[in-house]
Amino acid sequence: MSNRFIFAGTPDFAATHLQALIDSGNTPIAVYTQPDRPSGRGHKLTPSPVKVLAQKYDIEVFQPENFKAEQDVATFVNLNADLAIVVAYGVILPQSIIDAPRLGCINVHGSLLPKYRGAAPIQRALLDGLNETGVTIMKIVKKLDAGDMLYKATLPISATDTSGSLFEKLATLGAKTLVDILPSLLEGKLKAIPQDENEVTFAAKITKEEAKLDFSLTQRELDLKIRGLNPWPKAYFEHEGVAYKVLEAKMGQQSGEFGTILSHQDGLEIATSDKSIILTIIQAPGKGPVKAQDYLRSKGELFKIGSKL
RNA sequence: CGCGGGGUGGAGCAGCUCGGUAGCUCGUCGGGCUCAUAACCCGAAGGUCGUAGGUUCAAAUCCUGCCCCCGCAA
Repeated sequence: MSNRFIFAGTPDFAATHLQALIDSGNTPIAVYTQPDRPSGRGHKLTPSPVKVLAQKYDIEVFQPENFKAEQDVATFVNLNADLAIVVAYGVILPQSIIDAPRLGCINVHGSLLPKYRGAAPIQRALLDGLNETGVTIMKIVKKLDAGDMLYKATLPISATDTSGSLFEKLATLGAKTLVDILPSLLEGKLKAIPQDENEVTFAAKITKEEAKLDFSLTQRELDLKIRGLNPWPKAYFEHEGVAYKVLEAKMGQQSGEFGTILSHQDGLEIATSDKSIILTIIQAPGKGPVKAQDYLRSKGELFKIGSKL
């Protein structure tokens, strides 16, 4: 059995998969990742986590902007791979690329397809309050996330999970699953199950606009936002023109007119449309995350009990 | 050269504009009071003010280099 495969991916989620493949003795013949982008403070040109990892193992890296140029398609085809494993690559693959490897291209997607096709499946599952999510390994077809499914693995979502923790868990699960099924995949032994089009839902990408906390929501809805939008973009509320991010919160038992500051006891306790929510870790602009209790110790005057946010 | 905030006893902050021997709310330790409380009272320990230089009689406070952290924007 031949196992010449290409790996394509960009962020940490993808890098976790690449690392697992390498650790299991399956090193790709080449890695594709997005071009280095100006990023972070100072807009320094930054390589993707996948590129950094690939270079560490001396794997050849290709970074075309897309596959519109014939030359870039030809380069890919000439690698003469048996398979391409694509994880959070972020580049649309034309049919010519999909058909290039002998066994085609497969993808690891962060949801239980056909639910949550699209850009932000992991965060959306959490934001929607699901108890369970997972990863699906599927064949890539031209239509986004619509390919036949080869394997699924599920994972419970806990009451303390954030998008960050879920990403890590799913990356680990996806990577392990991928390594487990790789042999049968290369032998072409896995049966492909079509997605039920009637069950399809889409996971829209996360925007900064939805990160603003509206205390007229319920305690539960606010909690889901705080966890689901962490670590990016992070839920926040505004007070006297300053945006405070909320990194962690817990449920309170009090009630009152929504938006009212109820206490400083265990953090910043705010009334919602039902029970209160206690913001326990917050972050002011330019500052690091702090326990709300500690912050209120010196800045409590800004958040008088009884006033409204 | 994208814009900006910040590094002060264990924590969170003030002081820096108008240089002159470090302050607040807590925590910690010891003692006291109370049926009791995130209670209160008394006392104590703990800081080369990120770092290296410079200016000055004198620098946390002014100037310069460097390190580190963070917000916005992408």
